[in-house]
Formats: sequence, structure tokens, C-alpha cells
Amino acid sequence: MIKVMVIDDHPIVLEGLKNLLSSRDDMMLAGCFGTGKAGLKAIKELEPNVVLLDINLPDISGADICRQLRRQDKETRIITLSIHNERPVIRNILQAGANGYVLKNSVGEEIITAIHTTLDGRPYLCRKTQEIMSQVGEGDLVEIPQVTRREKEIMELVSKGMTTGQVAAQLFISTHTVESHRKNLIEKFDAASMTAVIKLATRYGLI
Amino acid sequence: MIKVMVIDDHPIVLEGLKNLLSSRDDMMLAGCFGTGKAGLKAIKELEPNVVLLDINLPDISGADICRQLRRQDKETRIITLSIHNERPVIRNILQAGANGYVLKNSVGEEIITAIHTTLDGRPYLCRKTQEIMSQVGEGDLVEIPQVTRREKEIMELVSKGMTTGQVAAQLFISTHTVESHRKNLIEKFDAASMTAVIKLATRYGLI
DNA sequence: AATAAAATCACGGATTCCGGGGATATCCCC
DNA sequence: GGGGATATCCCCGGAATCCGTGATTTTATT
Repeated sequence: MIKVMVIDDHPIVLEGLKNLLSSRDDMMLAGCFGTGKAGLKAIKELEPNVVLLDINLPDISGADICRQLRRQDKETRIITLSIHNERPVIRNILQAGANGYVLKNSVGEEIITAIHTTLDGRPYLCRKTQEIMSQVGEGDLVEIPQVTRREKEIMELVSKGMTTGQVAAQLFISTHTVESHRKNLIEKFDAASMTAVIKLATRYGLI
Repeated sequence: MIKVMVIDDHPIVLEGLKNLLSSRDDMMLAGCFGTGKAGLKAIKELEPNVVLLDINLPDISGADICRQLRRQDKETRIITLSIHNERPVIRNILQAGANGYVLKNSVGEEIITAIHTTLDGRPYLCRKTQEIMSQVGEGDLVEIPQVTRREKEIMELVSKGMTTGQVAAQLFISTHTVESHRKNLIEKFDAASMTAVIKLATRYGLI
């Protein structure tokens, strides 16, 4: 019996996956969680064979969750779910230690296949994802930078249109500090300006 | 026999819809097009009963296509397809004259239901969309501004991180002109800065 | 305990952005 | 033909941003 855990903050997706799993008699649902924190804790306790993980959770990024699990040298297979079909996003999560990537508009069958394939020790990408990854070209060298909690916070406020001064006031820190973070972000994203950073971050689902 | 036309620039989606329609004997495919321009022309000639329209086409925005069709007082039902599940996007396209809105991660059944419902003269929103639209709150008063071709161009270049001067050089226009466009965009989006504009535009699928 | 990473603060100068004006030419639709 | 939308161009001043360079403190991780 395969123990499957689901971590996703969308109730509808959760519901759908529940139904999918309960229709199979070789799998069982080992828990449903809506946040990364709760999910991580539960994985340690319940030790599921497979985790279906939404990579856009409110608290922790999917990549971070993967890294934390891999650091503990877990055998748990991680199949990531996402609506994002951009190369850098996919590669980023795979590099972080995910075993599979399935777009949310895939059919249930693909998820079942993904579970079996990853348990066999092979990675699994859904149809559409395979297509995307097999195309050579443009966005090839783009890496998704690792942003810190604070930097993410800064990006979110800046993307709302707040100026450096306003962000500083909101976070009770100096404008100089905010400027430092902005500079670091521009450098990390290898962007020409904060505007470009915001576009990339939005597109990659970081904010 | 219901004549259904599909306008979508994603071959995979096109393929899926083709299969879906060919499996029904009360519907027929009245043409497949990958651009708004080709689609609009074809609608005038073929006069389909229903158009399945991706709202993010490379050349013309989905909302513009709806408006153009509605201006001609066509009876054609328009069912829009999209991956975007944001309130403003949905409301915008419905206001432009669409009869239905179906998220791309919906099942084929929903599309069939959408076709029948809209032909009965009623609007149709897919399950998820209904949920989103029935939630009251936050993004309620947000309208998606109507941007011109030129403004869109400016947004795209700015979002790449180009400065006003660089954009002007690229487009062979004066920096003053670029500044005017930026100002107009900020005003149209009711944003505090260009950064916020880019975020909104990215999120709404405008760029 | 030691090293690394993240977060904090600081200065100065060149450049850019934003908001407030105004002006002209073109195209499309009624 | 007139009105409206679009695209183009111009000016100015105050504010904010970007970039280089540097440093301190807090917080993990080993």
C-alpha cells in the first residue's frame, strides 16, 4: 500500500486529489495539509512514500521544502504540482530535489503514473512539461535565484508600488537597508532594474 | 449540428479540443486558428455558432476580439478559455462581451456544458470561476485598463529592465514620448509606479 | 568555537522617474 | 466635418533609484 501525502493550499485541488486516491485500492491518503510548515512536520512523523506538493504555498517555497527533505536524506518521493509551465521554474524545482513535475491541468491518470514512476526510482515529468523541457533555446541559462525571506518581503512591497522609503517605514528598518536588499535582488536576478526583477518574480510565481 | 470554431495558439490545447469535439456527434469543428486576426476573418466567413477563444493570443487581446464581434452584433457565442483565475481578468472579458469563461484546467465536460448553456442564451462560468467570482472582497473594484498597442510595447520593453532612454532608442522615438506613455500607463493602472504596473500587467497576462 | 550567510546601516554621485503642465498630427467612426 | 482616441513631442523640478564600496551585527550551520 502506497502512502501518499498531499500538500496544497487550494481546497479544490485537494478535493480532487482525495477523490483520485480513494478510487485506487493500491494507494491511501496519508494526510492533507495546506501549508509547508504543517506538511514538513507531518512528513517526518507519517513518513509517506510519496508527497504531492504544490510549489506555490503561502509560507515556504516548494524548492525550499524539497531541499529540506533532501538534506534529511529522506527516501520520500516528491511529485510537485504547479500551474507554471516555464522552463526555469521546472528546472529549479527538479534541482532542489523533486522527483516529478506535473502541471495542474493534467489529468488524474498522469498523477497515478507519476506516483508509480517515481517509486520505481525514475523521475517523471508530465506530457506538457516534457515538451517544454525538450525545446532548446532562449530561456536556457536562466536560473531562478534563491531569495531570502526578507528579500521576498521587499519584492512584495515594491511590487505594490511602494517606494524605498515607504517599504523601510513599513518594516521599521532603514532606507539604506532596503536599498541594499534591492541591489542584492537586482544582482541575484541578473536584472537591469527592479522593474525587471518584479516581472521575473511574478512570472516565476515567487510573489 | 453546432458549428464550433477554436482560436488558440497552443497546439496542445487545439489538439485536445479537436478530439473532444470529434467525439460528439451533435457538434462539428468549423475551423482552427492560431491568431486573432485569422480567427476574426474566419468568423465572418464561416459564421460558427460558438467560438472557443483563448484570451491570450499573440496578436489581438481576447477582450478586443469580443468587442469587435459584439460591435457587429453577431449572434456568435463566445466561450473564452484561459489559465488566469483572477477576478479582474474574468470580469474584463465578460464585460467585453464573452458569454462564457472556462479555465484551461477544466475537464472537457465543462466545455461541452458551456457550449450548450451559452447556446441556450445563458452565460456560463466554469466551476472554479464561479467560486472566484462569488467571493466578495479585495480586488473588487479593480478594472483592467485598456492599453494601446504602443503602450503594450513600452510595457514589454520596460519589463525587460530597459530604461526610458533605452526604450526610446529601440523604438526610434523621443524619450519624452516614452515618458508620456509611462505616465499614461501609471495613470491607467491607477498604480504608484511603473513597477506596480508591470506586476499587474504580468499577472493579468497582458505581457 | 568557527565559518558562512543573512540582515542591517552608511555615503555620494550620476541617472532616472514621476507629476504637473501643454502642443500637434493622424486616424477612425459617427 | 467634428469628436474622440492614439501617438508623437516638449519642459521642468523635486524625488527616487542605481551603483560602487564599505562595514557591523545577528543568525544559522558545521
